[in-house]
Amino acid sequence: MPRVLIVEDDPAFRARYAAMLANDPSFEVVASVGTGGEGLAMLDLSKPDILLVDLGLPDVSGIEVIRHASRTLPQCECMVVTVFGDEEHVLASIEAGAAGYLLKDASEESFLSGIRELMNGGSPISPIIARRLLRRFHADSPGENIAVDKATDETSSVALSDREREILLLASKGFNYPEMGKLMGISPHTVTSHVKKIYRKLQVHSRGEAVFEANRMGLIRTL
Amino acid sequence: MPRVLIVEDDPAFRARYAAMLANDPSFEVVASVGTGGEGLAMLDLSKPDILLVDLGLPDVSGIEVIRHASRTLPQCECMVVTVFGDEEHVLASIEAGAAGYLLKDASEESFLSGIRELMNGGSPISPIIARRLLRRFHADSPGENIAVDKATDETSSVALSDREREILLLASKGFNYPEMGKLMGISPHTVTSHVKKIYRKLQVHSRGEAVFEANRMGLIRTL
DNA sequence: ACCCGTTTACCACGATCAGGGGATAGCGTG
DNA sequence: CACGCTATCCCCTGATCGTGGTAAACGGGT
Repeated sequence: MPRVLIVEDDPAFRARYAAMLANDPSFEVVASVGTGGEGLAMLDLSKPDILLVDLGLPDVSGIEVIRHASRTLPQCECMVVTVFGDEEHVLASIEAGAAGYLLKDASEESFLSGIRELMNGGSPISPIIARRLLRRFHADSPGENIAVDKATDETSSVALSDREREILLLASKGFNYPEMGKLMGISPHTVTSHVKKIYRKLQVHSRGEAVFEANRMGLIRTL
Repeated sequence: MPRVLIVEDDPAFRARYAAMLANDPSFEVVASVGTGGEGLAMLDLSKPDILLVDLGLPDVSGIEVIRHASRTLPQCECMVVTVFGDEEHVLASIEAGAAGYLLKDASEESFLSGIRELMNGGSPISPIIARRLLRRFHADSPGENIAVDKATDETSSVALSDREREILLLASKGFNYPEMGKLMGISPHTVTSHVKKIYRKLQVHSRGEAVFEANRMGLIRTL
């Protein structure tokens, strides 16, 4: 019977995980703690088969807990359950030895089936996370042909229309929808339409992120 | 609305995929062919949004079909559905531009939800495949440091405190208050306090504007 | 002539933000 | 020691955003 250690600082989530696993007779929760320090201690004490760990712990980072687990308990499978889907967290977790990576919005079924997959030698990964990993793969492997590489890069990453760039610039100056609409002589609703498409193209979900990415990609001139 | 092209040589599987998708009103199967050659032709003709492709085709390899799709149709998402789970096939598919990789033993639900994930910018990957990818990651990067290193920038014209810069950087990556708080080990309320002070110092009133100004002033490094 | 991307426009919902309070604590400097 | 500054925490409210729909008109390119 797989013995599970839960490390999660949010009491609500911790209780939820514990309840889910306790409900399933095929798992045994050996401990359920709220800090990284406790997690490290319990790893040594209880030597679990599965580590469920949150990344945003108050003291020691979840990454450290994973690292300790994968070093001292080779048979232990580590699953990250977190709200952070950014590349840094994902890569750091993988490097530390995480075998699974689920976002906290995952359904209860996918959560439980994920743990089973983990025991069966699989790596359950939330699709949105997997996408980042694949992107990283592309970045790492130089690619076979250099000529086409640039062409595809231009068409896929930098494909903002004139209107979209215009709006992005206004957004970067703090205007809200009604203001932008007035400045451009169009309806505020139209502005939101453009913004939605910008977000999709840049693969972001907020203004700050969009401005940041646009800057990084040279789409905005910081006069 | 998403238009799907199916390339699969096994008539039984081809029919099954087509039936599943036809059953779901949110997809449209534009074509369903049994050879790589036909697949390449249909890519050009129908310009699908989703390509479902098997790897073991009789003539042209599925990899080639993926490569053609990702080069000529940047908006098209390619999903591999195959029995091959070996590293060679997986890596070749990813390199060619595949965004999803499901094994043929996947359930009907995971199949359909996979396609939806694909449309939402995710990458559905069978856990056992994901495990191979993660192993590959470890092989590629033996020891890499991707920590959020502290900025020791003295070139700032505006006197933002360390904590404030830290928060500004997180804001530029699209994190919200609870996430930032968790990342920094402080309460979300505290984050808002900092943000308020940042806005005052930069004389701005929104995230987009703050990120823009911070960029202009060199307070954020776009690594 | 037809298709497709762009631009335009609108609705509605829940999530999130901006900004206004106020409060406690540590830290240096004068 | 008092002062200023930073950091921390909490409350509130209305405004704004993010995101899912739907749908029209325009223009360039096939």
